[in-house]
Amino acid sequence: MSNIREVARLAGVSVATVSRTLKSPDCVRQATRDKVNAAVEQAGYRPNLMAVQFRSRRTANLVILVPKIANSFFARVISGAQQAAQAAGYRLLLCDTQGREEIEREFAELVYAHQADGVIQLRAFDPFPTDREDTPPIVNACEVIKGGRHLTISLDNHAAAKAMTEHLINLGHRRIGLIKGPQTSPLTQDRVAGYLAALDQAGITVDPAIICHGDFSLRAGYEGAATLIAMPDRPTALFCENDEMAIGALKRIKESGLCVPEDISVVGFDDIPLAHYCDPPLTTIAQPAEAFGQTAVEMLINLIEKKPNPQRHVILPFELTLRQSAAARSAGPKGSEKKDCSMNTMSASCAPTTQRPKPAH
Amino acid sequence: MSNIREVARLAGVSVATVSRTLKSPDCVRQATRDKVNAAVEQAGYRPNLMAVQFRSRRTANLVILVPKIANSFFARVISGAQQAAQAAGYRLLLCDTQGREEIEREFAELVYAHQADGVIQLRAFDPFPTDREDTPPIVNACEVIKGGRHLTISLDNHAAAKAMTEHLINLGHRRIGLIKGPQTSPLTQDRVAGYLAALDQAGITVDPAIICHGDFSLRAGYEGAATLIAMPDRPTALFCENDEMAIGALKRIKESGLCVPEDISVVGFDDIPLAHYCDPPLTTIAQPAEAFGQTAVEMLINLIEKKPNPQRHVILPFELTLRQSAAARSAGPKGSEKKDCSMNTMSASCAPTTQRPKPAH
DNA sequence: CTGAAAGCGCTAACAC
DNA sequence: GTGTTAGCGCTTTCAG
Repeated sequence: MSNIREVARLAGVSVATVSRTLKSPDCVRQATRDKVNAAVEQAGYRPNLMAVQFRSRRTANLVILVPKIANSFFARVISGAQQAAQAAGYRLLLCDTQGREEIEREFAELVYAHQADGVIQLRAFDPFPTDREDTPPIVNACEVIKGGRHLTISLDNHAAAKAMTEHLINLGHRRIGLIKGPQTSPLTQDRVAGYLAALDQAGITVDPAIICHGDFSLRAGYEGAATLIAMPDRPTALFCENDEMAIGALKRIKESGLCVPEDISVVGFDDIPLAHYCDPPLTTIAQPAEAFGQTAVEMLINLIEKKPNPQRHVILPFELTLRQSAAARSAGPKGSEKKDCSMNTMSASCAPTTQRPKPAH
Repeated sequence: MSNIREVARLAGVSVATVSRTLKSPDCVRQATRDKVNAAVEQAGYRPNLMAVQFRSRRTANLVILVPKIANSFFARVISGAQQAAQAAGYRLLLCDTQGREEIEREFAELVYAHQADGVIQLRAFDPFPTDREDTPPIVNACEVIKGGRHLTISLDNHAAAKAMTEHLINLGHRRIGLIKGPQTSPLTQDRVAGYLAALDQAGITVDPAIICHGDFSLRAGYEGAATLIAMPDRPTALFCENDEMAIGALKRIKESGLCVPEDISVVGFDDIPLAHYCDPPLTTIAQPAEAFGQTAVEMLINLIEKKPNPQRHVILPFELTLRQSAAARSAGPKGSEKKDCSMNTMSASCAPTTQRPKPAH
């Protein structure tokens, strides 16, 4: 591999001139530049980035810690992050952490090892020692640490869950089941709180029996629904804290011979592409997934390059996206006599009805 | 940030000894090692990876080029790759290329720039100049270049599509629609060829009118199905070249009031997690997605470290996974009179029936 | 076993 | 504008 000295020799100039031609061409005379560029071409020269980075103490790498890349929401976040990084001349070091702290710490430490300039963490865990005052550049997006010290990009999960629950209440539901996300996640906690707040506001007594644990997996939704519909006094609506669980629940409910939304309404959270296409199409909360990634990258780069960030805590907007899986509580008896619900999807439209309940703040 | 000299001073040894203690401890006396380790601790020393890599001309980074990370199949591949990379002490530089060649080239060139040791390409495009004999370490997985010069990990897409088509033929179908993937993809071409081969073998004349273009998106399946079911002599079965399109097709078919599989069987390819959970559960071809990523990383590392690879072209096994979306062609008239199909899913089982049609070769 | 010393390829003062 | 030169932090001969 040719190096800068080789090019300098070929061009009949010094290595400094070659370096300058590449980094700050304005400081070099046109004629010299041409000579250098010709030599670069001739030698097939490519700057050794390891050397450049080593010397200039800047890697242009960003570590991104994602709990589970196979999750379609996170896949969209990463896609947005990658686009923004590329646009700004940065690269993404991806780590699928499975939510394991030791792996998160290990990758975050690449910053200490001068292998990356900053970290994006998509989970509510601080991978840096909390006893030290200053940390390397880090941005916390999606699931954010409560009262954390880092920049954050998040959704108002409380407001979103409250809006969704209110929507169900407005449809006449009073017995609304909930399938939660992982217990320890602040995101889950906020959504639960929003759900409770809406019930409370409507004067509905909370029944802990219809609140199930889940983990955002299809299976958890399936199993949560199994429990709920087996109850003698089963809920007339079911709020799943993400779309995967809602889809799992749909399957279980249909297997039992009940109809959605006639017998039971089901709603989700995230608006994954499939929410459109499942049967019936899912009423859910749309999140700007790509914008999480994009904003996180932009804020992190500002941090790294010591440019100001307009706000330390960005809240992205959500949209209550109304489709066919939630409907007004049926007036009739809610017994389980079989009826023909096969035409549920006849009215399905490809264009979702959306409404934005509140602006971002 | 402390450096090796600082540690050497603290330990009262030379920098060489510190370096050796870290890299090849066997060459250092125990007592000296202890001194050094204590000094490392005391100084909070972390080797500057930029310097290490610069000096030793090895980055432990692998570039992975993925056409679309939001695709759940690729997300699983990456997940497998990440695990394998981590286990081997390598890191993954992720690039979502959107299938754009200039971006693929740009990232692949990070190898020339000593920013990565090798490349994994998940698309049938050679990002390196083809006129040069030797290329940097690269492995081509999932969608592989025909007669390419690189190591490959692939599925026998021809055999898989043939097996699936034969399955439909065995169920009594003779008019089998096809929704293809992107025209230019070899993967699509192989699957089409497998489909044609099965029809030919069964003595069924191919009707080009029931072969639709698609692009692996939900929407393409939806639209392809719309075209096919509008035909006066519509197919009794529909083979979609991936699961997303099959799910899109399911939606359109159900909207039209037809039942799956009673009126029309629908099958997919990939076995994404949702294939289990859609309605009806999808008969499909299971691919070992994580194994693609894992194998690609392992072979690439062998290439980089100049260890032998047992085979240059690895073929991973597929499984025909039978669920409820495909059934024997109904004997009755295939008119479109409405009937109750709402109980389709009653018989759905969570445990798929799988069969392996042939061993990997 | 350990130390001295020569760079890896590049950038950035500092001279000219 | 351009050249000279001193390192960045580390590994790795080569001596001892």
